[in-house]
Amino acid sequence: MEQDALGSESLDRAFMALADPVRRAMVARLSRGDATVNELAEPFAITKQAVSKHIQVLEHAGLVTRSRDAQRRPVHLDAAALERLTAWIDQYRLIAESRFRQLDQLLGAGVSHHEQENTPAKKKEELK
Amino acid sequence: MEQDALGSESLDRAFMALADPVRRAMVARLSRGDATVNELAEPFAITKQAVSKHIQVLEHAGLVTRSRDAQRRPVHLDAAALERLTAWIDQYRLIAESRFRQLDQLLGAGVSHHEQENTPAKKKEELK
DNA sequence: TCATTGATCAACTGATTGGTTGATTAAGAG
DNA sequence: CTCTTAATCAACCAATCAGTTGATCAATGA
Repeated sequence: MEQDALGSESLDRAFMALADPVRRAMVARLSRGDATVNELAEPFAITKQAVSKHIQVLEHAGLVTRSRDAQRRPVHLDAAALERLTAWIDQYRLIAESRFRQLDQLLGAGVSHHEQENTPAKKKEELK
Repeated sequence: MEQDALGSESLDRAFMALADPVRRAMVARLSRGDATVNELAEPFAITKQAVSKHIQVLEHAGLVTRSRDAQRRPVHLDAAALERLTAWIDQYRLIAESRFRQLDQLLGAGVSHHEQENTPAKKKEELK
């Protein structure tokens, strides 16, 4: 049932990585081209060690990769990893939206209600 | 600075809310219909207080809403909030992908004049 | 060789989080 | 009224995290 082809921990790290404005700004910067730690550190008032940690978080989350070019370690954004995240979210968003449309048809047009509906049947599953 | 029309803190909370397997399972469950705290707690081996906190996290992140039905407080998934997240990710994913395609063409032409690219010798990476 | 630059490692601190137990509110049902 | 159910509040604890300073590594250039 779980089509988590990319493991729960991987999603943990990916979403956690994006749950920080500094790292999101880095993603935004990297979308325009590879950059080094120092270049990524410039806009922020934090030490380079902190920036290095942020990049390690992004790397461990699979969102960026790194290569070596002399002393420099350019950081590269992995667009495919971003796509995997949107795929996970859309999976459930589309289910919810289609369910909402079904309900809207059942209630008939013109009935403006607040969005609450009950599940037709309670499925009590036990998995621990 | 931030061109986030949604506010940085809102994105912080939304991504952070999804960076937890319990809360993601709740989102998956809620995509199939509204549910109460107790219903959401069933699959997990944690107390209902902990589940209540998880739901508060989702609610504070704007991913779910709640209403009142007698004693029950059904939780409702907000599909529009999920869409805002995918929109944020796609914004940068598409930039990165278009840049990747541009670079791919320039490699065929020979000379790169891209101002932001630091690694002219970059070549295609393997797709996963 | 030595100095410089880019980047990381190690240890520490303060703040935050996830979970618990126990008490409490709110709304019915008897 | 009391009793039960649903859910939250409050206090607390262990674990984790963001950021710092200081030392170290790796590659290059003098």
